[in-house]
Formats: sequence, C-alpha cells, structure tokens
Amino acid sequence: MSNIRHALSARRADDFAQWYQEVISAADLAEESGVRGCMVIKPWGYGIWERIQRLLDDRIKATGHDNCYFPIFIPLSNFEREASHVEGFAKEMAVVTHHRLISDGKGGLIPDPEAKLEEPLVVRPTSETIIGDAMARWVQSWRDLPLLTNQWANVVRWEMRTRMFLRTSEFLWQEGHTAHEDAASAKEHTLRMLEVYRACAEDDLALPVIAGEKPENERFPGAAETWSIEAMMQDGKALQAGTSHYLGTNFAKASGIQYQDREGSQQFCHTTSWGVSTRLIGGVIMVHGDDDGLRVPPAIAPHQVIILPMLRDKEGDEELLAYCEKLRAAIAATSSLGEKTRVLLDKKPGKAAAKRWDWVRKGAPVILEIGGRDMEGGTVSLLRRDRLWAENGKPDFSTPTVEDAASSLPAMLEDIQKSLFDEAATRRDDNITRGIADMDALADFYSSDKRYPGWVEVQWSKPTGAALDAVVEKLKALKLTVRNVPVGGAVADGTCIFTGEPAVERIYVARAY
RNA sequence: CGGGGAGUGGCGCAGCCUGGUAGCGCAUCUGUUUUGGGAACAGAGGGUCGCAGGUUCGAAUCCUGUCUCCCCGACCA
Repeated sequence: MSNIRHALSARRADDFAQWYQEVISAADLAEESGVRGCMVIKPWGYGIWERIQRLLDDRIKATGHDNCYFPIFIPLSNFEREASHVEGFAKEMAVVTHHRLISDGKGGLIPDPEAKLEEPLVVRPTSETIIGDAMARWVQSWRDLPLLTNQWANVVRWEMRTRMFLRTSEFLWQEGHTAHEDAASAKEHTLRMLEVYRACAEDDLALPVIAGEKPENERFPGAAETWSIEAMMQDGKALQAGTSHYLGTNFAKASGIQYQDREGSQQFCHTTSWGVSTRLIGGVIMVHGDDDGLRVPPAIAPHQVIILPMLRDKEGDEELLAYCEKLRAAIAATSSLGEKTRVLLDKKPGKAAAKRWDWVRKGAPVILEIGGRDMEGGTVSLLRRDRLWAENGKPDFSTPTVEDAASSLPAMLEDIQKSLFDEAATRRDDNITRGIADMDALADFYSSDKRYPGWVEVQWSKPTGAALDAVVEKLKALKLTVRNVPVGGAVADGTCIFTGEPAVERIYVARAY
C-alpha cells in the first residue's frame, strides 16, 4: 500500500540501521547522553525494561534463586585471578585510579596525584570474580550447596563500537551465579536457566529463539561451556539474546570455592553464570518494530491500553473525561496475561488524533479513542497496533460498544501477544535454509542477494583448536559466524561442510550483531 | 582502534568554498476560524552555530586540537 502515510520516515527495507535509530527516538525509548557509548533510557524504554525485570525476576526466584547486590568496583588483584577471564576482558576495562580531584589552577579539576589508589579498582564488566570471593566464604559444606544467587546491576565494557541497546559501554542486566557439588548438577542448572531464558524470550517478549550450545571459539572467557538463545532480526541477522555458562571449576579454583563433601574431603565447586541485558530491548525493536515505530508485546508494555479522549476545549469535555475514567476503571479491573490490565487515560492536552500517532510510534498495543459521538452511542474507536492499517490505507478502527471493548480486551491483548510471536516465528522459519552442503554453495547463497538471506543450517564435524580456527576464518570471509548447536536438533547424517569429514551435529551459521 | 561522513533553536536541514555576530521546514506558545479526526490562517518565543585554542578590525565560515554521533572494518559475554 503505497498510499499509506507511515509514522516514520525511514523504511526497514531501505536502511535497516537508520530505521532502527529512528524507532528508538520516535518511540521515545532512549537518547544520547554525551558520554561515549552510554545512553539515557527514557521512561517508555525503561518501563519496558522494568516489565522484563519483573517477569524474569519472578522466573529466577521460582527456580530457587535469591537476589544479592555486589560492588561495582572490583580490586584489580581479585579480577586477575582467572587467567582466561582476564585475557577476555582486559582490553575493555574502565579503571579507577584516584579518589579525589583538585583544582588545576585554570578553573578545571584534575585527579589529585596525592590521592592515587594503592591498588586500582576495575569497574565490573561482569562479577564472577568478586562473587566468587563471597562464595568462597559462604560455602563450607555440601549442605550449603547448591548456592543460587542473582543480581540486577549495571556493568561496563569499553566497547570499540557501540549501538543503542545492542552494545553500549554501560548496560543493565541480571547476572546469576551458582555453585554446585559436581559437574552434572552444575551443567543441569546451566540448561535449566537457558530454558528460563527461552521461556522469558518467547512467552514474555514474544521473541522466538533457538537455544543451543555455542562453539568453543565463542565461549565466555573462563567458561567450560557456553549456551545461548539466538533470535533472528528482521534483516536476517542473528542476535545473541542471552547466555548461560557452565564454568567448570575454573572460577572455583581461582577464588577458592571449596566444600567438605559427605566423606569429609575438600572439593572444588562447579559454578555457573548466566545473564540477559537491556540488549533484549534492541531485539524487541528489531523483531517487532515496523514502519510506524515499535510494537510492544502486551506482556512487557508499560501501558497495554491507551484511552484518548477527543477533548475540544469546550463544555462537554468534563462529561467525556468522566466517561473515559469510568471505562478506565472498568478495564483496570480486568486481568490480562495473568496480571491486572495496564490502562492509561491520557488526559494530556492536545488533539487526540495527533497524540494517537505518538502512541502508535511507541507501540502501545491497543489505543481507544473516544469522542462525543462515541459517548452518545456507547461505543469506542479501537485501534490494534499489530494490525494498524485497513485495506483502504487508513488506520483500521473498529467500533465495539464500551462494554464489549472492556470485556474483550484481555483476550485481545493475549491475541496480540500471540500474533506478534507467530509473525516473528513464521518469518524466522521462512528464513532458515537447509541442505547447503559445500562452501561454494554457502558463499553463493550469501552473495546472491543484497539483503541478508537469514540463517543456514549446516552439518559439521565439530572441529576444535586449530581446525576450528580454520573454519572460523572461512566463515569470516563471508562475514558469517557459528551461532549455536540447537538443543534437541536433528542428528547429523552427512559430511562436514568445512572439512569433508563425517558430520557429528547440525549448526546454525548467520551474520550477527 | 583504522577508513569515511557528520555535529547550526526540541527534530530535520540550508548557510561555510568566496569571513561582516543566523535562516528554512516541522514542532512549541498566543489569537482567530475550525474539528469524527495526523486542521487552517496570522502573529510570537526559542540558537553565544559540539567544545577549546589560534589567525583576523571582525569567525558558524579559515587553521590546530579535542569530544560526541553515524557507516564500513578490526574487536567483542
């Protein structure tokens, strides 16, 4: 429909990167801060994060974890303990070296040379080492295990190239840290939390994901196994939306997390860690956004229903507002998706028709416009954000009675939640290609189209070490990466696309964020 | 961190080459007329041109440095 007047100026199909940025500003999610790589998360964006937090926190607590809070500063000597961890993060650390400023004599301030810290503090890029320190104190006996903790925090990684929500120098996340008696129980827990992430992504954020194990070269620094959930964006690229790590005894040995077992001998714990971040919001944008802005899945929408009275600055406005308030209360008394329906009566001055587009861009799931004639007829003008346009190229309003609107909203919100997921899942499934059996075909596939053709499932022999490095190089030439080996994926029955050896498993390769 | 591009009222831009202390559109405010739908007209407010130095009688404009953003690359749970 070329006659549709969209709410954004950028089009997904023309310039996905520019469109992404326009959604963030048009939906009022976040803005630049003036500090490199750091953003201000605005109320609508932060409200979405709070919803994600609430729902995920419930899931984390339901699996037996307690929340804690650890310091943002980690003593350098503490951070140094795990060698591969250091190697992985050393290049992107913020370091605190002074604790006082003095005048530079020119009206400015400089760190006081007299106030240099004896031991620098690093700003946490993740908290394995400092939490490991605590675990070493907290765990004495097998009776203390498993130790299941989580924290909600900010972390800092000095990234070379940043993008709002997807990769920022400072970001908000949740990091779970657990200690277990043995490898089997720690691995089991790693997968349990991966499943929690899958459920949260799919059921709460309506993001279809593929859960699986990352290849050796993509492991978290210091991990024995890294698992991820991967989501497909509308440009066909993959986004790692969450990770869960089995850390073996690497951090236990580095931090001295030991316990006395049932036989009375000292054992090292097997630990896990897992996290998801504000990057999820970037995923929601790139999966559910359209040419009119964001579409927020109802489960994570700060406001699910917006009531817009068509005020005219005349007598009658008060009566209209009272009518709207009554409807607001009726909707607020209903439950949707297992919680009280979140409805906002937007009384802000201004024309309803103009305010409507602000809420369209923000992606509120349902907008109810109510004018004098609606009030007389006992109806509302209802707009579903997931089905915005009618055949005639105009907003597709329906006009149920107020009673029907209020009573049908819970089911409608559930339907929107489901339809956003189904739309994304269909798109993902349509863009996974199978049956490519050699590198030439793979290269052709990814060079045949200007747009990203999505993901490809290939079979491989699971090379390690130098052989894996060679595979990574081959893929890199095509700007591709191995995403993961899906949990419960079909068994291999062919030869490795990279080495020609018998394949042992099927993997997804894709371009990625 | 390398290559390229850009920073001028809230947003999007022109002006810069050929120095003479800012302009357009949208938005905002006021008024009028309208209004079942992303209003029209008129008027008004708002910017020391990212920041710091330098050249000059005079700098948005020229020079140097620096910060931030965007794209590509390298890097990256």
